[in-house]
Amino acid sequence: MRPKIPSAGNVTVLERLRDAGLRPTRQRLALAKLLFARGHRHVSAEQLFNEAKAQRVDVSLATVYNALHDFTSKDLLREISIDSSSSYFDTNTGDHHHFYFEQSGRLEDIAAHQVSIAALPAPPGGAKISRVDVIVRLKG
Amino acid sequence: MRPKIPSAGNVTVLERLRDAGLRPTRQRLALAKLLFARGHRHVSAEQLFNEAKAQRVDVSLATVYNALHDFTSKDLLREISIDSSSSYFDTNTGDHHHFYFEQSGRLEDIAAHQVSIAALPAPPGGAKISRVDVIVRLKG
DNA sequence: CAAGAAGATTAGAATTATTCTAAGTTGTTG
DNA sequence: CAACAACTTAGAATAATTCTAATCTTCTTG
Repeated sequence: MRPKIPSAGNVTVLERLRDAGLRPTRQRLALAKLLFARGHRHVSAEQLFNEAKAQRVDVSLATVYNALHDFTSKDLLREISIDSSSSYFDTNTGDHHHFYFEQSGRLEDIAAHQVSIAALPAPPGGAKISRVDVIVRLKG
Repeated sequence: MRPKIPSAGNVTVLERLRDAGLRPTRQRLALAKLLFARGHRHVSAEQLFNEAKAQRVDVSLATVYNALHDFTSKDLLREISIDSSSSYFDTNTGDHHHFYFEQSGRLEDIAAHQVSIAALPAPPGGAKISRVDVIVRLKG
């Protein structure tokens, strides 16, 4: 039995947007719900756009792109481009890595603690590391 | 003093193409020379196309794309897509990784022996690893 | 709560990287 | 050197993404 708070899902998502400094508009709320409703996901703009349509949420493709980028700049999402044909947005913004199934183009998370990078050279020119991505490409 | 073999560079490149099972056409030879003449490089199709033009090598952009893909499929090049806007071709096909300068979009090789990945989870579903890419993203 | 400004949304055009098409050219092999 | 497959090409086509400029919303603030 869940507590009977009306539209609890909405409230959470609304707070996430506000906390990030993004106006919780109708379309952002709807998209954020699709993205964050449950578990971590890897979605393309086109995919999210189609999901929205399927649920009769009326958003333009441009808005989907805008929202994805806005969310990314506020660290609610992380952008991944492995395959140059299109990019994916990952709802998991924590430290982690990826399996990439070359055949299907699917991505799967690898928890950070499952990978250990024992040595890395110092960045040239004293540059600072913004992050280290490990992509394990799979044939199957 | 180098030995006076006429167009030694050509001969090498020609052999590389033949060994790979690619017909050494005029345009492939020219492009291969630009690519492999000295040291390792990371080039985009557009870049290579411009270099060719600059040297009055008459190739169409389609041929540049064809050649890059043909070379890649024969392991003379390796394709890298980090930034979804365009992909790069790396003349270093050996085991190695990359620094990626987020500001400039530039790539720099990291020798394989400089990175040590101590642990990796088993690929799901018994898939085989085709390769592991480590990308160290740099802020500077 | 009304009004205005800042911020968001939108349809559709524009842009960019890349691939395709179909016709002409060239390298290789017998 | 003929024949054929492989290659090249200009330009059209496609796909993902961004831009434009007009219109709507949301958030102050009085």
